[in-house]
Amino acid sequence: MGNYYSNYDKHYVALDCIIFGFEGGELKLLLLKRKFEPAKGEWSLMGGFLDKSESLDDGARRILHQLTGLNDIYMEQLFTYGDVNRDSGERTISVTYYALIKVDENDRKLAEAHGAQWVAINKVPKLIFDHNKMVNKALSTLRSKIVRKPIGFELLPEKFTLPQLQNLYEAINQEQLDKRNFRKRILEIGLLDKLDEKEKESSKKGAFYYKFNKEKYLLYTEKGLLFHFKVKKDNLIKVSSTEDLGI
Amino acid sequence: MGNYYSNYDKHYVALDCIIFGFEGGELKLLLLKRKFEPAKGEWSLMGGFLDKSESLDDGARRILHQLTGLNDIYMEQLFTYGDVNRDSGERTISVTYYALIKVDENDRKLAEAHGAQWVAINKVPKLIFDHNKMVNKALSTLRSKIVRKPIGFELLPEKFTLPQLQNLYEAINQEQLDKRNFRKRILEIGLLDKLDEKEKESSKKGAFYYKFNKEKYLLYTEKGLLFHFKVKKDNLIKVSSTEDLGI
DNA sequence: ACAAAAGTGTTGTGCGTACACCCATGC
DNA sequence: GCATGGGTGTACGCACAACACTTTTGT
Repeated sequence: MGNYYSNYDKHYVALDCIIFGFEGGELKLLLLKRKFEPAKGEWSLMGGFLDKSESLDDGARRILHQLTGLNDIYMEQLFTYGDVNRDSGERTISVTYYALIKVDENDRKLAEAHGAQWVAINKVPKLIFDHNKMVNKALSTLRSKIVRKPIGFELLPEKFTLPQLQNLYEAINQEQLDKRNFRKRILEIGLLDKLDEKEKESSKKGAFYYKFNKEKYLLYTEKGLLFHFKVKKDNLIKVSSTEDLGI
Repeated sequence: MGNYYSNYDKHYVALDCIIFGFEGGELKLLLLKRKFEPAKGEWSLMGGFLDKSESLDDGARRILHQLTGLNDIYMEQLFTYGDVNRDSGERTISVTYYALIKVDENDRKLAEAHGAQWVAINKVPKLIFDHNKMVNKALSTLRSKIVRKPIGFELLPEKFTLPQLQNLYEAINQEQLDKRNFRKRILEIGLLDKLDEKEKESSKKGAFYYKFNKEKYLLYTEKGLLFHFKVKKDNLIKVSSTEDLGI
């Protein structure tokens, strides 16, 4: 590596993470109060600056790890924001990632130790800079992605029940689903393994646990086979002008 | 704006454009030979460095204008590439955009004056750095987007015939379509206005010209109405492992 | 025994797909 | 008059959506 580009401007590059979790039947975001100037004390996404020696993906993983202590998180790059004045401190390019995590007591405590909180998606407060815009984009991307890739499982524990899974889909898409149709379609995909065990907290009868069969899924995708889950047909074809689906 | 972030690293930020055109029944890319070191003389996407005083979108537009002389181009951010060693010169983050342009003789000459060439999508040579990866992603994004948004028209002249439009869809998706089904579905969307004029170059009977009614489309999207065009059902649901659709 | 959530099948319909022939014109 | 590409309609099948009752068990 030489010294070729010294005529050009250099920029701060930030990484901001939109962290989704599912808890108490609600889709939530992990938010925190910013700890440094400018805008210290205001609500913000988890973020940080890209180091010289790390890739974008590595940087995003590092930042997520700082806050949650977790590794091996499902995470994808979302979009890059670069308006000149988007950051009131200095001109900064922000590369955003969204992450899906399984909310867990341990992580919860670690997050709280950092001053982070899980906030229900429809109670997200005013965030700094363009972070609300980022959240909206992440949400619409999540909605359009969840019907095409089996990523819902990233938000649930290893073992989950079908009513839980249905709640998740309902929370993400903000709509009620028919129980019979949901079960039929999600099971006929053939990627859920039924366990013998039942979850007995939320009902007397108890609901059977299921596991997502990741190996089978990877096998399928390698062969170019399909995953497809529709919530409602309309969701596939509606294009709203206010929000770009990013697809 | 103050001086808040001086502890952090700064980075070169490049903008690389994947420029699609449609000509002679083929989907093409505008490529050029790199004019500076490193990798001078090798095939490359059109790119440049982000200036201090411009947004990402503005930078991408500036770069595209340099090469084509065009303004008001359909253009969307694609993805941001940031591996540490992706650029053999110096560490550079690349924010990519794809653009759809109406190939035209004038522009063609301007592009050629810059040493740029239109290359058929399936004859794209080895490009520098990770540019081939960018092209692949742009192509799969284009494919998945064209069935959801009426962007095909950005690649055609104002006036076009239905056979031309069908050719375009076929070129993008690399498959044959049924003429009757294509016409039925594309017309029932209700966004094409038939003109009285005929195109007589490519057939003796001549094919009627149509125009895309952009005003009507914007009206529809404002109301949250729908656009949806399926090429083949399978294209909506196939998930290939090798390429991420980015949706 | 009753409340509360889990679990289970069928039917109608609308959409997507497959398919073949006539039309207009230039040569 | 014939070759070339443009233009048109229908029938079938499948996948999605709508819908109501039984089961289990803790209290």
